[in-house]
Amino acid sequence: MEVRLGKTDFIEDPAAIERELTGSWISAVRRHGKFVVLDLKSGNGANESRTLLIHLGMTGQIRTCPPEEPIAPHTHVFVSLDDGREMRYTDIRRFGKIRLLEDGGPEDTLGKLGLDPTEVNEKEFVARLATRRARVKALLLDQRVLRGMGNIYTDESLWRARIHPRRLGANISKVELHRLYLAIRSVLAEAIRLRGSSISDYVDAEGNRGEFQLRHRVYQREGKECSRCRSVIRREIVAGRSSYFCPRCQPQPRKRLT
DNA sequence: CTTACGGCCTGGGTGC
DNA sequence: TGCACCCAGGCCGTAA
Repeated sequence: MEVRLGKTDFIEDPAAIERELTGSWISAVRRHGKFVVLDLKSGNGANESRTLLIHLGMTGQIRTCPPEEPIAPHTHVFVSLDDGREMRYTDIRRFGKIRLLEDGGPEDTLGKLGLDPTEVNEKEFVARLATRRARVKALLLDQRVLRGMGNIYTDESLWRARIHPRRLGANISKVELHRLYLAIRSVLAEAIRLRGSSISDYVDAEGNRGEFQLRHRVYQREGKECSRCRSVIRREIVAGRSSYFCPRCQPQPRKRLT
């Protein structure tokens, strides 16, 4: 691989990226929570393990294309691959992050993350929430509790499970937690199958838009009817985030905490 | 320790 | 035409 960089203020150590990627191979591409993980193998046969972490933030895109393809605005990383294609990182807002982990270095970024919601079993899931007095919305967004959930899938899951985002973890019944567990798994499975939610400009590595936004029941649907009960969808700030919910399907917790 | 909250980063969209 | 403002996700500092 060969690397060219544009703006680098979202890259932890740009010099290290240039140095370590050049001449290396990508031996695997994985996902860990919201991180795209590229496992690197050096071309000279040395055996040190280096890993490239890419967080797309809100507007980050990783694409591969022929090198002669016109360069989209806000493209800041160009990697020439040995098969002739070019891998490009584009990020309008630069809320994304790129970081190189060297050889067993401090693995704090990934090590602090919670369980993968697509793999966690119900018992572990319940244990993670039922002992907490924070709002369920904050807990689901907390990457140390579960890794990978963002605002969209949190709201959609809470709607499916009929749980108000302001409920406290410890106040949610086992029956409700069971519903939430199933809701999260079904929402994520469906969203992955439909290649994600293209609200503004999200695309996958081939440039395809996702289609899960067509299935959103609450997210960005303030003022529209709930498809289950016809009440009007509301938006409130919960845990510092816009939160969309149905006030009838997802009843307010008794205690008012504003 | 846990929880809540405000501020910061950036730039497209919106509304005046 | 210009411009102030909002908002997004993650993270950090601070306070209770």
